[in-house]
Amino acid sequence: MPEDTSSKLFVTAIDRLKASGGRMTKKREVLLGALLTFDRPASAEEIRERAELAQSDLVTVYRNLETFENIGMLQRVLLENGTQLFELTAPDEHYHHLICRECHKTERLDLCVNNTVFNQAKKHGYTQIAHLMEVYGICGDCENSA
Amino acid sequence: MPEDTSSKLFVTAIDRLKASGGRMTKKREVLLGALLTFDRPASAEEIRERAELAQSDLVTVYRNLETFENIGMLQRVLLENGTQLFELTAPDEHYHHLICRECHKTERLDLCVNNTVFNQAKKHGYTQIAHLMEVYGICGDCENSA
DNA sequence: GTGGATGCAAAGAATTTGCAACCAA
DNA sequence: TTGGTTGCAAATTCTTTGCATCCAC
Repeated sequence: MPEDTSSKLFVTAIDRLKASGGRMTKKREVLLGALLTFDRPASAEEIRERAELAQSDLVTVYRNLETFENIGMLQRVLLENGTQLFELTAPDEHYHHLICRECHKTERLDLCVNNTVFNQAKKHGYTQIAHLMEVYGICGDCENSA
Repeated sequence: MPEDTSSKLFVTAIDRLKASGGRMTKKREVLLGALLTFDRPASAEEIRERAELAQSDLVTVYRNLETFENIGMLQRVLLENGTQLFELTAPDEHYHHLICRECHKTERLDLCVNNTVFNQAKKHGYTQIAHLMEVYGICGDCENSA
C-alpha cells in the first residue's frame, strides 16, 4: 500500500475509533500498523504474528478486528472452508477477491454486483443488505510447483 | 420442489453414486430424501433431524454430504459467520442466494457472474476456478417481528 | 468375503465469553 | 476515577479423524 494511503487510513481509523467512544492503545496502534502492511487479507494469527512488538493475545486481536469492523474500516473475507481473513479498508468500502487456495495470495477483482444485488434483495423485501463474493482458484505459481 | 424434479434428482444421485464406486445404503436413501424436502439450504444438524427415520450420527451426515458433493450434486452455502449450509442440486449446477440472517429463509437469486469471474481469474493465470456469492439481509417477516 | 459405510469417541480448528487486572482519557 | 481494554482460562461451535464393527454388492 502506498505510504500516503496507508497513513491516511491510519489517521481515519483513529478518528473513527475516538468518535465511537473507543481509546487508542499501544496494542491497537501496533495492530493497526500491522494490518496496513498486508497487501492481502490475512488471518487473525498472521496479524498477531506481524504485530509482534505488541505481543498481543489472539483474543485481543479478534476483539480489535471486531472494533475496526464496527467503525467501518475492516472487511471480513471468507475462504471456502469458512475461515475468515481480515482486510483494512477505506471507510465503508469493500472489495472482492481472487484467492489462491494454496498460498492465499489474493488479488482484488475489478467487479462488483452491488446495484444488481441490492435491487433484487429490496424487491424481496429485505433490509440491511450485504453481499459476499469471492473467487477461488490455484494461482500460476502454485500450479507449477505442484 | 416439484415431485418429478425431486424423483429425477434422486435417481440421478443413485446413478452417480454407483458410477463413482459408492453404495446405496438405507441411511443414504433417507438422507437423500430428507435433502430433497428442503426448499432452502440447510445445516448438517437440520438435515439429520429431518432424516430421523434413519437415526444417523452427525458424522455420517457430514460424510454423506461430502459424498454427494463429490458426485457433483451438492452445493455448500456459507453464512456470514462461516458456517455452512447444504443444498442438493442438479448435476454440476450452482445457485446464489438471498439469505435472511435471522431465520435463514433463502431465495435463489436470478444472477450469476460466472463468465465475468472466470475470464478475470483466467487472465490472472488461475486454474480450478470456483466462486462464491451470497447476499444477506433481514427478511420482511423478521423485520416486522423485531 | 471384501471393501465401502457407519457409530462412537475423540481430536481439531476457529472463534467467543467471563472475569479480574490494567491503563487511557 | 472511570470505563474501555487486555490477558488468561475456559467454553462453544462446527467439522474432521481414527478405528472397530457392520452391511451392500
